Amino acid sequence: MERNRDSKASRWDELATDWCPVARALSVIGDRWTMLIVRDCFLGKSRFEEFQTSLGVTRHVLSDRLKRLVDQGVLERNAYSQRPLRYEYRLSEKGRDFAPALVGLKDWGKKHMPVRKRASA
Amino acid sequence: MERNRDSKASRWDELATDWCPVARALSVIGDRWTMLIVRDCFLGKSRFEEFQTSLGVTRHVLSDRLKRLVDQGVLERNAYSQRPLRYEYRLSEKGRDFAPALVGLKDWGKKHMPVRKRASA
DNA sequence: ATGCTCCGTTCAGAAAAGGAACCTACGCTC
DNA sequence: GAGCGTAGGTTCCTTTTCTGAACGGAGCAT
Repeated sequence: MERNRDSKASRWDELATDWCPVARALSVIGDRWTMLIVRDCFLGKSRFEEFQTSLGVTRHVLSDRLKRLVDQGVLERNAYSQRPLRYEYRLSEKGRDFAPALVGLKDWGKKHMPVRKRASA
Repeated sequence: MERNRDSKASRWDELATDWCPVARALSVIGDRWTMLIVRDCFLGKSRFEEFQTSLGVTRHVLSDRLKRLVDQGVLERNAYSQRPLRYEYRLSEKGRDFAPALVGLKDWGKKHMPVRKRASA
């Protein structure tokens, strides 16, 4: 399979050249799952099955997002086993630099999204 | 019209009760357009047409996202005109508190997503 | 009364996500 | 050496969401 992710230029790719750095950031990680994958990486997860179990995302989407993240240089894919040839996904420099943004989200979530089921009526 | 946005419990709503504050934050603003709407609010935009023009999002989705943001208390909807009865959307306290996260994204985008068309081969 | 603006809603078609099964390659056991 | 388990995907089909464009309605301006 060659990469089909730059042939289909969706709305995301338009964001990549937006004047606004927030929009450009979102063009890479502004997806429903992508930011959670990155979060999992910060929590030490690195393997396909780990992400899949942790997030409950479909394997199809996970596969796509991981490819995209590697493509964008946020994650690095390294073989951790040669014989069965298995890969792990680790944060790159670029990925690790995402920490402050993630902390910002975490703080906001902590403060404004307490864990409750939405005040019933 | 009653609100149909809490009758359809999608994956987003599952995130709302996640143990992780990042996930909970994303359940509100982790959408393709929502964060950009909030950004526009920080930039002083407040009206439907302004968002629509600025983002190029479909009116349908914009309408939905604004409702959701108001519903979640991130934006406040106030009538700025009684006679034609028009509303504007302004950041609430909760919304303004989102600034640090947005700055985090902005910094990351600025540093890691320079404006270029992806180094041609 | 006709057109203009603002703020939406509705509808059909396209794109993306979900769910489950399947595949490959290895290693382990019997 | 057949069958089982595991890791990392891919394929297929259904359901959900998004897009694009048109329509509506309520006021104003002419």
